[in-house]
Amino acid sequence: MAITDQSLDEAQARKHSLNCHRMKPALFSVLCDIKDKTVLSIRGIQEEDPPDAQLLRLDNMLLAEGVSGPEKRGRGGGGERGGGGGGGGGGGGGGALMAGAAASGGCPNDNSIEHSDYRAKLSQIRQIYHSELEKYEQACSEFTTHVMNLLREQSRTRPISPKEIERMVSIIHGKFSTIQMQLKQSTCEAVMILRSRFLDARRKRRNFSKQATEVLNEYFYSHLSNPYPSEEAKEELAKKGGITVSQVSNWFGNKRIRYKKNMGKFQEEANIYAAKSAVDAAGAGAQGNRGQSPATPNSASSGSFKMTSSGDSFINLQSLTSYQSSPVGANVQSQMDSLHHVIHQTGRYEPLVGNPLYTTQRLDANGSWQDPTTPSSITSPAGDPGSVNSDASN
DNA sequence: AATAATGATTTTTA
DNA sequence: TAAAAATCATTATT
Repeated sequence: MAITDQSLDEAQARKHSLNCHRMKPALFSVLCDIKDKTVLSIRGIQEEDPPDAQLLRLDNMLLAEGVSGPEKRGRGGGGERGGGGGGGGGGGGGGALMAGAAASGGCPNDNSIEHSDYRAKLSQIRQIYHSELEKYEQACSEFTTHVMNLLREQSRTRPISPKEIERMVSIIHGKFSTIQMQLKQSTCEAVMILRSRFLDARRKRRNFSKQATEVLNEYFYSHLSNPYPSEEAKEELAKKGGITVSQVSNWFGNKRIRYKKNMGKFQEEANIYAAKSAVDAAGAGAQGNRGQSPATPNSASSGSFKMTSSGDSFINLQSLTSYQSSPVGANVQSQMDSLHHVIHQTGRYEPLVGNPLYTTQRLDANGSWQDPTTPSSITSPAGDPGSVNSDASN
């Protein structure tokens, strides 16, 4: 359409002449009446929007995730902000370096270092979200006032009821709110991705504290015959070690399988922790202790793992011998030596199913950790390490 | 840089 | 369904 200035002027002139017509008020009121009726009939056809369920969910999630809720320099909370100038985004990224706590008697900690990174990203998202939101709102109100002005202007030449204006406004708001919903949705997605990226423990794995491994190992080796802590026991361990119950479960799962897979590797550890334990209710059999060590390697050892073949036990011993060089205490070293010796004495390795020497386990024909009742006290040369504290992890 | 440890997850199994 | 076994992904160590 080619609208020239001239035609515009012409229209303006006509308008003016209409306005000045003496019949105008009367005609106008008639028009208004007609309009009212038609509007009434139009009404009710389209009522409120159904797609609110999802928006609610999105809102809830954003709130729960702390994106829309208050945090540090919180901006206005939920609800409409009045007009007003768009503000700048708040604060620069404060990569607050949480001092990494560690060690000393450490128990709980965690949740700080991992989170600092996470939070930085999250606040970045929040910032974008808010600035976009604000932009939309501003545009919305601008547009609304613009339209209202137009309508007001037109209301001089044609009847426009306040209802109609209201409706117009609500339509505009509706349009903008769908845009906002899209924004919210993509924000949600971003947050989800962020979560899976950073909070996924698998990615940001922290080794357990010394305390935790201590507690866990203690239990494991003092219940070697049946290293399956009950739910209660797990809770106890979790509490003591400052970790969760499922972490305890994971740990035991890993430990069992790895211990079984290569017992030799865990030998020294076994000795260390066996020396500390006490609780194994079982026998508490009074063996002749030669004074010295704080405790003898506890009798608990028996049970058996499911080895695929008896040959495996041989492998265990082999690996055992190769572990002499490990940096433990001299005591252990000497034990290793004696073991080594014995092995040589034995000449060729017999299937040691019945004679595991220093291994704490006996191998069952097909056994799993069977029941704790197996006596097996064939173990341990007397010498006990006082206590060595080389610890894996951390 | 290479490799061992290790916590967690996924798949298989009984 | 819990545990075993396999596997993944990160951290520690050499």
